[in-house]
Amino acid sequence: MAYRETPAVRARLDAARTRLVEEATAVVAEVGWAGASVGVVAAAAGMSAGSVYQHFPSKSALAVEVFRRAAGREVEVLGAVLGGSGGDAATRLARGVEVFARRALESRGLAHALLAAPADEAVGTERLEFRRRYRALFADVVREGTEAGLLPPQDPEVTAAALTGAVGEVLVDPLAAPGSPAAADALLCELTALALRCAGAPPTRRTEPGRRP
Amino acid sequence: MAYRETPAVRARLDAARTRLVEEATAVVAEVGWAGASVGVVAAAAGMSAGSVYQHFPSKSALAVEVFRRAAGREVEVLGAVLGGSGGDAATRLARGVEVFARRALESRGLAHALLAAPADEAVGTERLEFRRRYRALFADVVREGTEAGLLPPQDPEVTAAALTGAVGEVLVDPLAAPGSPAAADALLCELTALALRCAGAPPTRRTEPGRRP
DNA sequence: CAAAGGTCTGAATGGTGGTTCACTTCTTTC
DNA sequence: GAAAGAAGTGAACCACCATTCAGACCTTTG
Repeated sequence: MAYRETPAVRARLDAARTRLVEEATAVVAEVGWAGASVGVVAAAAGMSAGSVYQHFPSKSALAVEVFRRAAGREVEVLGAVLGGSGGDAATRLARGVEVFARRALESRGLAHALLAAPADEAVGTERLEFRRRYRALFADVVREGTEAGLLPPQDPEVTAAALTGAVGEVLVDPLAAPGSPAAADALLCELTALALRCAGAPPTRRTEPGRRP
Repeated sequence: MAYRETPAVRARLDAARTRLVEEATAVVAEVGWAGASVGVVAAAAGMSAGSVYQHFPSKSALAVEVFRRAAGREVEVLGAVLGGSGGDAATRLARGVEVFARRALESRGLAHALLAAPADEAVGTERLEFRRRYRALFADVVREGTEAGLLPPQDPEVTAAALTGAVGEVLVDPLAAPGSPAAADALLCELTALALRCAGAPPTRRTEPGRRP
């Protein structure tokens, strides 16, 4: 025996793998799944096409990891807002939609990749799961609201699906690209108001979503 | 000179072209855009792969025509319901959503192809336009409602986008496949109620969507 | 430093599927 | 029926990637 993996080597490999995933994410956000060939992604990460296969068994596996990382972060953030203790169900719902939308607006490319861009089958499956989780988060809050009598009776799953669909639709359409920060704020405002109406929350005046105290 | 196209020939050619488009639509509804290769589609239409190119300059062009035909029909139907004279804006809105959703439920494959299935770039562009038209139809009704004071102030475009997104999201997810006709009716009911809440219509009791007098 | 066992490369391989084209098979006209 | 043109065919062509692999290059150990 004359060679064993040393911590330094392990670290270098891990770093390379991480870099690969990160650069692949950037490429996907930029040009979509279709344009992210193994060659392009490898070049972006500063390695050869062949080397990709030392980190992942296939392009699909890499794509799935890229998706999971990015989507997982989003679910986590949304979960924290919706599940937190910042006000009643309706308030958290509004804040959740705002966060969802704001993050998507801030990186439209990634949002598009996660929500809508054509992708291969493996990523498509992953996407369904992702939407399901998003929906479950929204549905929980809606359910809480109806049980507390704050929201009218409704199927929480349908409402939750509508919320993700609505935000996705508004954001993904290139027409909806707000030119100015003010326009973005207005859009967020409309979206939160819409979300509250969707869930049937009574139309009271609420804090402006974009305001910072 | 010794040959000129005769009406009979023209008719045969047109019929072949129509058949090609129709069969291609069926194939796409069945297996999605990805699975609809030129060979498969040609076989379904009873012609050879080469013959497809006598009717269309490229596969993309055929795909676009398939999309336009199917989507155009949907837009037309929805437009008739929303723009018709059957009640106030809110009622027509609810009926429009119901029609949209019912038709999608009745041919899920096609709905999926039109709304969500991965497609090549040309079809993707067409899809954006299609959604835009859908949105414009809904937006008009919402605008009418707000101007009549029936609906609260809101950005009609955002509400309209939400409606298409919501219906799409609910319908396209395989989980939402209703097993029984009763479940489908319940889903439609939830959807119309949701749509009315989305637009901010006052929560009065309305006619059951599925009822026939 | 030499041996052993990695990592890394990039050209070759292979599968897929749109597109073309030389050829066959009609249709029409004279 | 023969010539003039289409229409129709399907095998061959080609572009495009994902994937592999033989060899080059590194790192570690004794």
